Amino acid sequence: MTDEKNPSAGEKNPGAGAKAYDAIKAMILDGRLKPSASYLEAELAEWIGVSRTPVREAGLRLEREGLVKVRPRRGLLILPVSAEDMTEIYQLLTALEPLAAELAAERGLSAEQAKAMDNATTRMERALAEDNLVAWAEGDDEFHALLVEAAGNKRLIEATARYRTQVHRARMATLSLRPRPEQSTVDHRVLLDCLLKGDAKGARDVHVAHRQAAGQMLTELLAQHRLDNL
Amino acid sequence: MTDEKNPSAGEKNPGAGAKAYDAIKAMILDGRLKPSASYLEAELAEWIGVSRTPVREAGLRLEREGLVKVRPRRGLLILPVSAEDMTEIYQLLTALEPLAAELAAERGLSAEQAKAMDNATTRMERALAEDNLVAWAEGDDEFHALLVEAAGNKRLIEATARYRTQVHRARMATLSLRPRPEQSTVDHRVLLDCLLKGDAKGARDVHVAHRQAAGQMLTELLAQHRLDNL
DNA sequence: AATGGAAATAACGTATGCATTGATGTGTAC
DNA sequence: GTACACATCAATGCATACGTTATTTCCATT
Repeated sequence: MTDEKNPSAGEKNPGAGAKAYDAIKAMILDGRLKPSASYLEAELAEWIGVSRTPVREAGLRLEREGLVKVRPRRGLLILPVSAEDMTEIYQLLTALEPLAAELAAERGLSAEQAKAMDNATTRMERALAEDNLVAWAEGDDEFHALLVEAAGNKRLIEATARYRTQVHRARMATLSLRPRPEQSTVDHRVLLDCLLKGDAKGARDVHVAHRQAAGQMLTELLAQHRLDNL
Repeated sequence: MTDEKNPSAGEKNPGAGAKAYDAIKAMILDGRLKPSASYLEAELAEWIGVSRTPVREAGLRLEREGLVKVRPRRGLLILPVSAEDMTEIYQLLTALEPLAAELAAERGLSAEQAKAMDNATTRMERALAEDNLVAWAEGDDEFHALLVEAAGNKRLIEATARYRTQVHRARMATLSLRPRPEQSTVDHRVLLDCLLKGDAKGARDVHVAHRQAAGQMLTELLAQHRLDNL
């Protein structure tokens, strides 16, 4: 027999719950579900092709992740990211990611990790030279993900991933408004050097400055452009 | 008319979902559900008096909170806290709570907050004098909760609450094994003074030392007593 | 015309039913 | 006696059905 043992659908291996979660999250992050708008469980279920049960599951999960609010009879409210959210999140990232840098430096990078981070940094440098801001942001995201992975603290990975997800839309919206991220790109290279040298204190200090600058720049940008709800 | 508008039950106001979550969480934290043991959704549902749906919801939530693991056909596995978990969590708390102390000092305490924190500190001092370790731990917990609330960062509140929940069982188990928490109690009083004076840097430094000492003491204690799974 | 109330509607929260799938136990063959 | 395969069983994951409740609309009354 072929490998299709189920007559219903073709590609639902990870389960309907994960499918609903991934679909809704993706729709929020790329803007197909608009901030401050509401969507009923039933309509989301129809769009995704599952029943209300996994949609409800996904809604509760996304609520605890800070992306939506489930309101009793009005569906899922897509939460916009406010200036206050940005402040909160950058305060946390400024505490958490320098810890990751410190731990990663103490622990040392594996050959694969070093290669991957160097790769991501190079992609950022190249993307910046080509003025490809989207590619730059992707490299930046990957670098930070690799950094916290290298720290080897699973809870730290989970927490930072959550907060980076929450600011994703604001970062994308401000990409073309912000000045070219020259210093930010250099910071990554410097940080990587510290990690390779095992300079924990240096890594921490560099990254504190990096995150503080990024947070301040973003919040100022949002205030300047009156972008209070993304 | 009286305030009972619903003829069905007497105390299910917060909903069955919350009831299941609270019940299971409480049973885990006080040990009625044993670490490394598994419990089927159906039996939990029966004990609690709800259907499987809210139990399943609670299970998923507790899984993302790090208290259980849902295993496909074997029910909810109650996760023990390992030495590695303690290390991870204290690394995070050592980064997060000093941030809270710093922010709270900058922001200043309201009269109620100051009173509540002083109250909690006094209770700890009194409990220590009376050798009532359980009361001491309760005061300690409340102090730390008040501290992060005073920082005014909602995500910080949520994150630290989660991690404190995860170490709860280990803290309780080691209460009677650890030396009398003299220094720890003094630390709280000193920290509170810094907060009242608005000394952000002092508050941060005191609390870093406080958390580092606590984390080191606990992990050493667990290693000493071979308590790898609580 | 405006306001208040009651009925209808619609959405969620919970319960239940069903099918899929891993675990378990038994029987047979080597 | 052991090992492998097949059949039975049980528990989950998902779908669906039901009851509760907020919201909305419509009508009557002022």
